Amino acid sequence: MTYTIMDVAKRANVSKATVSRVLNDQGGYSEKTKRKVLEVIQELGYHPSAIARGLTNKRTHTIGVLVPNLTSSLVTEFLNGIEAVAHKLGSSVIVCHTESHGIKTMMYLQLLHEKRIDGLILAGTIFREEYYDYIQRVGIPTVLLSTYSEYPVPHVTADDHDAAYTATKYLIQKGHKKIGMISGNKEEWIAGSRLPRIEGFKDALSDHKIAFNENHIVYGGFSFDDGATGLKHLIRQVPGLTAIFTENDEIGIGVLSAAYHLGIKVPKDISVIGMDNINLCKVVTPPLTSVSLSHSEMAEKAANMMFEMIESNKVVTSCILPHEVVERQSVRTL
Amino acid sequence: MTYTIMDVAKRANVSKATVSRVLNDQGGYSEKTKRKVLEVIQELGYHPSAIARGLTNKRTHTIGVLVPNLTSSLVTEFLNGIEAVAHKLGSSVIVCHTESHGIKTMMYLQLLHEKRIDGLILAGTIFREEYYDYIQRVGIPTVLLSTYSEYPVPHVTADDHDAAYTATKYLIQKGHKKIGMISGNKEEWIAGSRLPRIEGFKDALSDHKIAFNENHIVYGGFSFDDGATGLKHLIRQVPGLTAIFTENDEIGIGVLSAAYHLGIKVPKDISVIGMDNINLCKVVTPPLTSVSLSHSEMAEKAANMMFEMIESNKVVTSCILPHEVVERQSVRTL
DNA sequence: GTGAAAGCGCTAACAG
DNA sequence: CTGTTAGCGCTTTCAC
Repeated sequence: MTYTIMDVAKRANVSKATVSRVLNDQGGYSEKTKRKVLEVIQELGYHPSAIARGLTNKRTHTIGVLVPNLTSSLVTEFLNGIEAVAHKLGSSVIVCHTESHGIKTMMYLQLLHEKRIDGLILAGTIFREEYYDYIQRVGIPTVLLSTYSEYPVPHVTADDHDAAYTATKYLIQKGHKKIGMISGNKEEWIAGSRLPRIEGFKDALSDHKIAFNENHIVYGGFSFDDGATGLKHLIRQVPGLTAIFTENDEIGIGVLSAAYHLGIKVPKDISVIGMDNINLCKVVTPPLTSVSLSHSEMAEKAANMMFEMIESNKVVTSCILPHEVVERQSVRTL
Repeated sequence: MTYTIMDVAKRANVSKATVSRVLNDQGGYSEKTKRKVLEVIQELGYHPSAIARGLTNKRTHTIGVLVPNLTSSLVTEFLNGIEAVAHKLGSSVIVCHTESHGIKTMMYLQLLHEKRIDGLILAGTIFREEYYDYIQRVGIPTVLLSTYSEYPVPHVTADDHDAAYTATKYLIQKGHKKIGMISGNKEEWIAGSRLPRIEGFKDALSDHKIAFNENHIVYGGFSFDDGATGLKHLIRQVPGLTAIFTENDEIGIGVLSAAYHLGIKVPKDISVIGMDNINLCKVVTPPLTSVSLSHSEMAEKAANMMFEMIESNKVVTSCILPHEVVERQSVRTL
């Protein structure tokens, strides 16, 4: 049996209104009635229905988070950060994993709107026009996290071009000249940030007068396995290769693993630097040097921005978070 | 602007009731009005409020999931499985991470109850009496996932004793005699399953006439770092150690990592077998042999059970899922 | 086939 | 200080 405000009211010999008042600390009642009401609430184990409240208040204290998957460490770190600030601010989060699937994403958007979420965070997805239209139309305060967009929606991202440039430059400064890159494919998530990373790589090369050849880059997916196959392609394609920059750490770790199986020593034979600095980096063998994009920070920032939008009801300004290379043991000085 | 059923009704020159009927495919209207209503809905981009619906229907199509953290692979795999079946069955999931914190857990339980979730899954937490009391009192259909409990709540788990026995026996059959175990501490999550795992380890040893000494087991936490420190303790405590069984894969991977730093070769110098068979196992170096507890399957099973409880309104029977050892390259035959 | 009206549990004026 | 009343957006009898 779950009680209603009416049950409490009757039992305390007051009106619903009074119960509501003490429930919300609004004042306008005597200490005595307050005590009585609280007592009855305790006694009954009464908890107000957030559903009913939501109906009147137009505020559900629930936010939605759309992620492409649930198993990548990156997403996991995002979720962690978001959930933390949401909880601190008294909201719950509904997670939806879209599998980077357009139709599924639209369905989730509708679903979340039907549930009347207060706000939305889109993480690591490509932001399509239809999403923008929908969000715009129903007016959900939204912020994009690590998601590139051509549409005017606030976002928090890293400067991908710059980060890739930094990673590549780091390799160069360590004396490497034959450097390859393993990138994700064109359609995948984090999409849009793909180009900048590649450009950053190329720019660092050219700024340091290192010749670039298209076959220094190999395209695949964003997973461990792609790192493995990427490595194989790369060593075949570029003779004398000494270092690899991978678009993310998952790929980098895949490279580490494949290298082990192929009898290639890291960093002795080949150096690798990843990107994202996920938790795993420090636990793989050898620990993976990576460019840190401080994801938890990004996620928290995004969440805070979203709540600000909810409160103030106006758009906030996007921000780009800094990065740094975290040196571990997968890069050797030549 | 977000429209209500009334807007649709007016615009279609029918009553709310009729709109509601076509919305729910209830029949009792002409083809013509149906068409008209649908047309207006389309036109307005109307989406019914799940909040209002929830209020009348006493069904929110939202479930809650309580997990101890958000970053362990195990939890991630659970979430993944749960979200998948929930979505297939038309429900959303609110995730809450309790940090194995009793107070926080109770707060979340209350919060979720206030949100009037249809059902609840508790994953990888120790199930305390106060949780049981609360759940019982407010009557949320609940199932425990990989959580030990003395209370009559349906659960899906692995047979921890058996799995630990299997892992240990595997090591023995590979010719190992000096076997250590790294276990989590007493109070942590997955708690309750800790004892069975230790007992399984001991039983396998004694069944194969291998002497057991208390210092063959070292206790710590459940993370990478604990594996590292565990290894150091173990090699000091038991001379001639050739193999280690770790209570979970995270610990096992920590051992791998620490071994690398200490110049200990796996599996040449020392063999290690983990438990859980998380995704990471196959990507670390060397790939970690592990006892598979098929978590996604467990999660899906748990979710299905929960929905069954919601539908049928009666408790379902618990189940214990099988396991198997997944051979990779971290164990050597002596 | 369709509409009117009551009610889900709560909050927010508006009166006293 | 406290109660009455009118919604919030939807579903569901019960009539017509």
